Amino acid sequence: MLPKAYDPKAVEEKIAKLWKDNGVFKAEIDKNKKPFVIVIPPPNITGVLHMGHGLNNTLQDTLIRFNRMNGRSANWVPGTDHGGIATQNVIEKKLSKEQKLSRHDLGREKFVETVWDWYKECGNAIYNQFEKMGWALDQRNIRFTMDEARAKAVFETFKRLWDKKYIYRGKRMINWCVRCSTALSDIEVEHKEQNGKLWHLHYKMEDGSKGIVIATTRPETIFADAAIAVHPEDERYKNLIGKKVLIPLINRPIPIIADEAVEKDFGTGALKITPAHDPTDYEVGQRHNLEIITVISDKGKMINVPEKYLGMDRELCRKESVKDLEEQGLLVKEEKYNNAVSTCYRCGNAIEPYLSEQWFVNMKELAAPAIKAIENEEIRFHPKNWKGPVLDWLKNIQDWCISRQIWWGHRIPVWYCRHCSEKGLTFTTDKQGKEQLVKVSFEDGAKPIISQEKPVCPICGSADCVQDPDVLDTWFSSALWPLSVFGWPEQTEELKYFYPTSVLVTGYEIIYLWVARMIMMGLEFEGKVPFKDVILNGIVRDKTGQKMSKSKGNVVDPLAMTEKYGTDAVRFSLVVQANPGKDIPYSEDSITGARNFCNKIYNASRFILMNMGDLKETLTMPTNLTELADRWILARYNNAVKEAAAAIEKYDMASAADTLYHFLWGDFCDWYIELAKDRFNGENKKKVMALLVNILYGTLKALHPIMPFITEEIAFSLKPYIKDSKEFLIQDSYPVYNPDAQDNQALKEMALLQGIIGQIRTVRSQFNVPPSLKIKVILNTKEEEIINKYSAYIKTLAKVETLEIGQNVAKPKQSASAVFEETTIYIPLEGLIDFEKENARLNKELLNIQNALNNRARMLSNPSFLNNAPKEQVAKAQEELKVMKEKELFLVTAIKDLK
RNA sequence: GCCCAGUUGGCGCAGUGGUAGCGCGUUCCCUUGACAUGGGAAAGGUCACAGGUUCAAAUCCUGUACUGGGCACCA
Repeated sequence: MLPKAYDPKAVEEKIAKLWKDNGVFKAEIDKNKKPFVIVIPPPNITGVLHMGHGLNNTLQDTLIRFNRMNGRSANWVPGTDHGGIATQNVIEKKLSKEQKLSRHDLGREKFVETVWDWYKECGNAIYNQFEKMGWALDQRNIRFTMDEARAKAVFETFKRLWDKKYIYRGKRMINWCVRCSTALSDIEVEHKEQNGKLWHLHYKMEDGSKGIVIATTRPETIFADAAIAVHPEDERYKNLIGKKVLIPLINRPIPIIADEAVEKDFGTGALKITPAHDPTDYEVGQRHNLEIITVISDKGKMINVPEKYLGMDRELCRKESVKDLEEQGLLVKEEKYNNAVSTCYRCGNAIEPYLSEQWFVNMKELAAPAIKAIENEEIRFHPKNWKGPVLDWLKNIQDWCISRQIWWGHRIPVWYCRHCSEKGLTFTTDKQGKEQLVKVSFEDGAKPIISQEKPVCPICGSADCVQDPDVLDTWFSSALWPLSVFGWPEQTEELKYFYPTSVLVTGYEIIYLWVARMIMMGLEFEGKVPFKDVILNGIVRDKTGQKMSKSKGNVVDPLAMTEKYGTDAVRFSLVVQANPGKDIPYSEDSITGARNFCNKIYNASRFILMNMGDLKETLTMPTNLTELADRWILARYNNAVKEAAAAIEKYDMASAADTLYHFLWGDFCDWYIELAKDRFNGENKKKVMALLVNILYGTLKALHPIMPFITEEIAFSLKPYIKDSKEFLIQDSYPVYNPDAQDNQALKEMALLQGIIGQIRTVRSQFNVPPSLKIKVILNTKEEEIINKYSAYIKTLAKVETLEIGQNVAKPKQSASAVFEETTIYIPLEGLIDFEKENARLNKELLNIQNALNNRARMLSNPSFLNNAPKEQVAKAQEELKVMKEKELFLVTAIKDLK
């Protein structure tokens, strides 16, 4: 005897192993089959997977399994991403915590080695999680964005873009994270609203007389001021243009200049220009040929400032300088001001605009074909409202800063001959005593040699070449993912068969960082879009809609949850809530319902198997059904699988999950199994069992893409009874809608019986009639024949002893009344009936029906409705009115008879 | 500032023109031959607000408010 509750643990482990040992997830190149391909959004190797991965990958798995079952060669390509800055930060923290070491203590080489060791550990943990989650990824074919084949793709891309002159190096104002000490691209910067302040500062005239008051949010940068700017048309300041004022605290004279960029209405209408520390000011500076003075270092410390502030952190210097300005009477006003501060998307610290030499990709021409492909709907977004923003972004695309001053990543494949580039190279010695190239300046004559391996200098023939110290933005290799996973640039068989992929499932937060760039690269290098559909799933949030984060302590851990409730429960709870494009508020509570559903599936199956008795043969789905319940459940089953399949085709996995949930729990368990119980021992046993077993098996197949473990496990037990089953469900076929099973008459008749049963149950519940007490029920109905034929259904499900059926049967004394459509119901309840309650219930029913009835009557007395509404609507209203009137009459009479 | 999405019973969400649904929660009854991780029943919503279109609006249009997101920022 099987245990009463489903225990996922043992089952999942066993089945995951079976899938793995049998290599069932491997996709074959099969020219007779249409491929269906998804490349996994490779998780960063920053730690174990979170619920967001759980959702994202489960949706992909559902699509993969579904398409495999529909005969496609479905290939889901697994892998991980080296994760650049994010991973480097994790390792730096780990080093500091465990060994009190910085990466500089280790030196570059050793540090990179440490990260590779980490990859082995963390990567394996992730790959184990793939397996635990039941994701149909071929574990024998894993890719990593830093492995050899991917490195080759990265080099090839860099080379081709360089040859096309899309890649260049230049001195630009870039976003600099002082914490991560690296440049960032524009989209790696997050703008956060902050309660800041706006300080009004007085800049005196050169002669010490009253000068000009400016407004700034960054008083610590006054030391780098190169000018004061006003609008050329501003009457207040016109006469000051060209004169000089003194920078407070240091009394360095700077000119007052006029520039169109100044808003007259903001602050005081006068603005300090700090070319080294603000992108707009930099532009103004360029226009007016202003001096660039840097006062904040790449570490965020003050430099080139008076002794007092030297080496001070920028934040502290802000406070100190405000204090000093106030003391000197130069702080005119301090007002509250909310502004958006640029922050690093990896560490959250404030970004410093920083002038430096970096590598860039000119994106304009790469974007053009992508724009076309999206406009032509060669690529479709789901939900489609992301199409606009992506197009906007592509149309206004900026050059992509691809160099990062970190150690972990694809090193820029550019080398310099030490002799030929001597002046442009700066070396230091690290703590290990190793010489390191730390800075390259093209301005000072560094000459690039593009090479994957250490080259020989093409100019002087020297072998003494050093590689550029920077690494590429992690998104550079990610952008190539749909190509590189298939071995591009080699024209492999895989690439030919599996590229372009079918769909991409990802979160909307990386739509520019990743999705847009893959589109551009795919079109540039293979001339084809990398995928046709982009499905954007939401973010898994906590119960209250907050983003999950470790620091908030509101993280729901998938490993703990699968351990506690089973993987299928976690998967189902995610999928059923995954309304396209919407965030999911998620908590442990939402898993229990799914766990209960697993248990329901298990118990229904257990019950059916328990009652198979002597039957040991395959039971084919019976045809020519006569029994109403059989015809009904088959029709319901067919509709459910049709709906589920249609939903998945539309990428609406949530709705598919919901449909199957209600079919299995509601129709199959609550109604069909309950009715079938009476026939377990009769002459039709074989037919009933055949239906039960086949419909259950079909439903399991339909659910398999969402809940693979429990369905597989139960399918194993059902297979002896199933004709032509496959070894694993993923190899079997998704249930196909059978139009012959559509049976509207059965649906209608069953609805009548269900309605009558519902009314009787309501009455029983109302008067607390115990289940053990079998009652007598009298039905007044025009549907005498059908009710007579299936009176057993009513007797069983409403616990009725005797059922009188007829037309114009009189109401017995001391009985409750109810009505369903055109059938009226009397239930004699001598001694149990409470006239007050019955009166209240009937009156409430009456009120409801009268409201509906008045509504119909109003419609039907409205000539516009009669003239304009479709005929079938009018007929429907008339029919409804008729039925409602009968019901009203019945209720009125029943209430009158009570008294 | 511009753009997009959302606003439906206590909570979380479905529902794109024809008398409002689901899950959780709540209340009552029930351990009846799978399942109390269960069964049965009930209560609970003028679908954010104001206009408009229509015979008919949660659903279409316009505007407002609030929430979330994207983009761009005026120091």
